[in-house]
Amino acid sequence: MTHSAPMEPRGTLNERRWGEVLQIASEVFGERGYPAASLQEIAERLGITKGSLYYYARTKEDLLFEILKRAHDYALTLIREDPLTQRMSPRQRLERFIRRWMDGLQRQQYTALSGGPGGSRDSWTDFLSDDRRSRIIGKRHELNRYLLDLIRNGMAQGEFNPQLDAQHVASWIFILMNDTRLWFRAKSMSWDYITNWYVTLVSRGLAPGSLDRESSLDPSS
Amino acid sequence: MTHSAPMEPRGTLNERRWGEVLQIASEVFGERGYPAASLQEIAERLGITKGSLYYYARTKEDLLFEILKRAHDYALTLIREDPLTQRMSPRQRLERFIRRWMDGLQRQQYTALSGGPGGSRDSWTDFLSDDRRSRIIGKRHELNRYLLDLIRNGMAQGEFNPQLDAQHVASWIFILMNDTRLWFRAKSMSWDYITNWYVTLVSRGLAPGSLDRESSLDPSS
Amino acid sequence: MTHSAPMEPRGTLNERRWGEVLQIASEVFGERGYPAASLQEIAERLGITKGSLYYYARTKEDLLFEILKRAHDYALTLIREDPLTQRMSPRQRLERFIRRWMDGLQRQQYTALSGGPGGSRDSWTDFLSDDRRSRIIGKRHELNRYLLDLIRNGMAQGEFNPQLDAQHVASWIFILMNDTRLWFRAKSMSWDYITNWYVTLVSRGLAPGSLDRESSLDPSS
Amino acid sequence: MTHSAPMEPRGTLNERRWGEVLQIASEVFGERGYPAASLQEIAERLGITKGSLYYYARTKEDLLFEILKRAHDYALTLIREDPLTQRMSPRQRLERFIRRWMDGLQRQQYTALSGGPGGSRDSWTDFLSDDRRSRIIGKRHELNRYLLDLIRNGMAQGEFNPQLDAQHVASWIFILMNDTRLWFRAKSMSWDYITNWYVTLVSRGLAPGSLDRESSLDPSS
DNA sequence: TATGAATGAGATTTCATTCAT
DNA sequence: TATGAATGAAATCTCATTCAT
Repeated sequence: MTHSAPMEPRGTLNERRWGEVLQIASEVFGERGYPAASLQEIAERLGITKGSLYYYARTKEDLLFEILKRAHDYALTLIREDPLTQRMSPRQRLERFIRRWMDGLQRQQYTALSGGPGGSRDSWTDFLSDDRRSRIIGKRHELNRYLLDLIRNGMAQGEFNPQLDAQHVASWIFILMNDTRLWFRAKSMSWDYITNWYVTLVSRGLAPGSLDRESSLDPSS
Repeated sequence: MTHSAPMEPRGTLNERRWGEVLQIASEVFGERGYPAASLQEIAERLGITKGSLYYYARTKEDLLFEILKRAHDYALTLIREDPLTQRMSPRQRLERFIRRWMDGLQRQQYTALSGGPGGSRDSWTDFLSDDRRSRIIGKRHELNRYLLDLIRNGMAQGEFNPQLDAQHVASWIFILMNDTRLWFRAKSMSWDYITNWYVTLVSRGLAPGSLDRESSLDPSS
Repeated sequence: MTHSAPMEPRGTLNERRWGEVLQIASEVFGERGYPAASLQEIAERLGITKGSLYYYARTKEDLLFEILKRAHDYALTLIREDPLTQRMSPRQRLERFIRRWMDGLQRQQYTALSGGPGGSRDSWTDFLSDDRRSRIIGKRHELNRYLLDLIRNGMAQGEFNPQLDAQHVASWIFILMNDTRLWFRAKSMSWDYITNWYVTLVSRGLAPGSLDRESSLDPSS
Repeated sequence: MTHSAPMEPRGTLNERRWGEVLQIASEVFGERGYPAASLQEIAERLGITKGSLYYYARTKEDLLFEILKRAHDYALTLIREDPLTQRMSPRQRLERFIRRWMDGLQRQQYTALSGGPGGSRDSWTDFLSDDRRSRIIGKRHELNRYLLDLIRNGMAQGEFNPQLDAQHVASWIFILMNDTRLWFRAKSMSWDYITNWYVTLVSRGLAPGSLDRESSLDPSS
């Protein structure tokens, strides 16, 4: 059809209800994965009918996009450093970033969907249109850039092991943190404990010193 | 008897072709996720029609189950230690396990589906019937048990930091390794390099010594 | 979604059945108009279920496009002149064209949908995607071009009234002929009779001589 | 009585606003066709919400019916002849009718919907209830009757070719005129020019004299 | 072994319509 | 007069599955 551009559904004007819709949708997406999540189930949990969802979002993809947009915009607020932090060493800034990110993960609303780069399987952006996907990917690049620069700085200043591949390390750190929600259950240990463990792990993992080599397994050694 | 009990897919008679089918299916499952993977696409890649696929597998779930079974059975071969290794210290056995597992990951056929516990999201077993799921989960427990025991031994013997939660560490190590396929591209670095980096990371991460605490951020320190 | 291009449904390989499907679809489109035509009704008339239509065409638009493509390709065969006709005067060629086109209209399969330019309301191409629409419009331009050139030639050679707007006349002639199917019922008069009447009408309408002017109504004249 | 009989839309109380609503509705119907026209779009163009539209019209069909009624009532004013015209010959009365109708077409408000018989496809009355449809069809018959009588008179008096089918000619003349809006663009030619061309065309087309026959194509002639 | 032709259940979309406020 | 929030029916689309050949 040649015809004119339709506007946003009116439901998005009521910010509170719109937020509830996105909240529920993100939960269902998180539990079932995007393709297996049904609008039927989202509608049921909201206490409305399938057709009524149309008042809020024209398509299933609209829901996903809006959730991802919000999650990423929120994530972008986590890479901003206060003036004090800006003056610290890369090692300290990295530690602070890990703590900010973990704290953000815990607080954020659309907690079910990963808000950062690295994306464990079922990478949500696969289900967006080209246009929308690149808008989200753009935000991811920005997040990645922050961590990448931090690590490179640390290497240049001798705080981090320069033998490592900076991009690889950055991806690993994001995955390490974001995957937490996939297995974390508050019973056996606290979020703070995990955060401390990550800080230690990253700190030790990036410390200068040569990598273990295959030869270390050599019985002759 | 004339009434037909559910029988094995007939395709299993031709082991070679059956293997090809599972290979292709695992690729499509890996690329799209289980719900979004269509039998149409699997058939197309095999060069046959949708209907023909039913000669090999009676349901879509059959394909998934068979792939998971094979992947886990293969994984179980990776936790067997040769006599030499059995006599080594936990630290050395852990290093050897990481190398065996990473080597296995690279070699295994159904490379797209995680063959171990830890299950980053889209946990494949979600899509199996209860019966089949518990058969796979059983194998997972066995894999997990191996690593868990190894880590506990190391802690008891003072090689690993006893402050850590052994189960958590075990899960983390599996996730660390299995997620590799999600981002690994052979261009920028070799599989061996990654393996060495994991060995180092795990080795340093588990080494005795207290965790970094929030107070380390205290500017007064 | 990023994913791969799906192929044509298999049903299109059976040319005979595929033709029947298009035939029925064109009838329903013709009777109801495109938006009001339901796949349900098309399927019913074919004696299959709604879902089965997918075996032949992936979308409703696919049906429309294929029908329009065929109707236009057929129409393009009608503007080809045999060697004898090519040597005739524009006036004679125009008469022959009208007879060929009217004959074609009567014979063509997807008779319900206009196969030429001019398009009375509910212009079918409105319902196609941009890409497909321009492919059909391209064929329309070719048809239009033929008649336009014919008329201009006739004007240049003094056979037709040069005061007329050639494009307007061409559109009018196409509409005149294509609209026939909208009201023609074989009872009261024959297709041949209509054809003769059109030939006469066009012939007299294009003949040189000044147009009637408002002043002709002036009682003083 | 407490049970509510179907009543006129309340909006009819404010005649001005009601007219605007019908105006916009007729535009949207004209652009999209009745089934594809959405109340959403009509409401948007009116600057109100979908729900508000129901203050004016209780159903979508109400809008269509009211528009058709007005368009036909207006058309009926165009077949009234002033005393001077009544005394003219059929040929002159026909010319005057064409000029009145074309003038009316240009002036009328609900310009998008054909206000006369002959109905090029997507015949609007198809979408009305039986009752309403016959009310509109009644008006159409009256319009048709006027032109039919005029033509028959002319034939009886030897001004028009008696070989022609009067009803067919009447339909053709209505279609000729009403279709104008489907392709008319003010750029390349004026409405007056078109009108003159129609007068000429009809005048020549109806003039006595035998129709062209197939034999005229005979090369031997 | 394989295919062609179909089914039917469920998913997403669309939209005229309702109604309390 | 108008709106916001819904509904429900019907339409399109998707796809695992069946089965005669």
